[in-house]
Amino acid sequence: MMQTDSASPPEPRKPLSRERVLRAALRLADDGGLSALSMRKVGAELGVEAMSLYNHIRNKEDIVAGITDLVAGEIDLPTPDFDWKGQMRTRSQSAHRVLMRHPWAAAQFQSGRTPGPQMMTYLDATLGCLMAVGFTPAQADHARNTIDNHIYGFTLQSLTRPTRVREISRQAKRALKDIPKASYPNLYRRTEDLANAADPEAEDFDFGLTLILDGLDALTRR
Amino acid sequence: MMQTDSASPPEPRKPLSRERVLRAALRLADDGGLSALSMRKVGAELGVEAMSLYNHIRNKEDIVAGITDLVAGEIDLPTPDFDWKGQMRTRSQSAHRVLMRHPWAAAQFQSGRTPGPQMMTYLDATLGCLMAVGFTPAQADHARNTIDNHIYGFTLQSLTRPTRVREISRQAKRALKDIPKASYPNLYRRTEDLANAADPEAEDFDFGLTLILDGLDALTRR
DNA sequence: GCCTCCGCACTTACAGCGTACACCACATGA
DNA sequence: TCATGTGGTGTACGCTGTAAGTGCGGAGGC
Repeated sequence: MMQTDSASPPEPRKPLSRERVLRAALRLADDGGLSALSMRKVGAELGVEAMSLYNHIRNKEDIVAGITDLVAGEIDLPTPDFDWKGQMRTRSQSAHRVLMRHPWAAAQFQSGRTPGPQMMTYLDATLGCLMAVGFTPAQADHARNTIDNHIYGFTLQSLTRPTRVREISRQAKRALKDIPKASYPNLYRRTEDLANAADPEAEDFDFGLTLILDGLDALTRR
Repeated sequence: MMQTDSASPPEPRKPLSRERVLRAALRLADDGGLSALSMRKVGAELGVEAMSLYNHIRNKEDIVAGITDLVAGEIDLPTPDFDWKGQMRTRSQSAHRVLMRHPWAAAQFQSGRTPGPQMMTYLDATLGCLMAVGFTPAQADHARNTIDNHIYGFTLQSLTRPTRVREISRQAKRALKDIPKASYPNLYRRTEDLANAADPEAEDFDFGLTLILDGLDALTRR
């Protein structure tokens, strides 16, 4: 009789937990996108059947909400400060970086389902920073909204675009063939521009952001 | 022998076509969202089996791209005009209205897949309007991007929010119970504000839009 | 008129999805 | 020693997109 029992040691298998389920799900979503996230795959990742997960989470929606909140927790929080524009700028850049690490997350943030605790902390800190320098609650909310729309929109855009500078130019050149110059002259001209630019300004996240912050600044002075 | 043939007349059933498939799909998506859009349901809507659709469209992705372009065609195009801010404002409001009619579409617009002809026409007109008043191609693109991010973001926000003013206040009051005042003081204060506001300014789409347009205006004058 | 071809709808089938439900091993407390 | 409950498993249902093969009906060539 083989000692298969001792040959393959019991491997007591850490007990499942909401935490462990969410971690595994986050890993799957990060490489492969939300469409690669299935109950069966999360189970497999943990060496467990799909149905076992339901002892720790309500359903798939609960998982997505959970990992979205995990991501929210990675963003650097702004603090009340005289230099509120600087605070908003760094928090925006932090959020952008985080969302680029988790490409599936930006769409979730934007859809704005019922936020988890980390997301609420993040919202609260942002509102707090703005209200501390004189924004009314309503103004602060509008400001935050405008800034966030920019962050999410820009990030989603960046995720589609090819990353490397060289690639942008190459892709622009290829796109030119598909754009009938006669039908879309302006689009053509812009793409032409992109194709020829030596250094297509890669990161002008700041373009829109500065626009918005300066606009808000003008409002507070009014 | 019953004359079932003449009793239920042949009903020659208009032939399928890409156009008819997309129309049916658009109807389904509009009431029920993208998740209510399945090949079998589109087929049923047309009195046809699911697989028959594949004679006219490549796959489901093709359908979604198709109806997204249909929606893009509904937006009023800007025209070159000295009052470019007015043009941008009306086109933004038009886009917002259209996207509210097709709640599933905003996310598609934002994801920015390979655009269809109507979408390209729309992009081209916008770029053209901006370049006509002196924006460089790159500037025009950045401007359009910033404006569009605001449109899409705000629209997605509006779609989550309850429509009627009364409802907003009611929901804010309910939300207050779920917000621990101690943990999220600023969020609490803003929600409190919303709950008590007699007329929570429903439509301040213009808040952020004006911010952005004025910012762009300042750039052109520089 | 007949034959042949082909466009287009139909049928069947498969792999994958979320999850309801029944079952059972095992640890715990009485 | 037995009841109880916690947390895993197995099976099953209805749904999804779509690959592959079938067959009907009308159009074009002789």
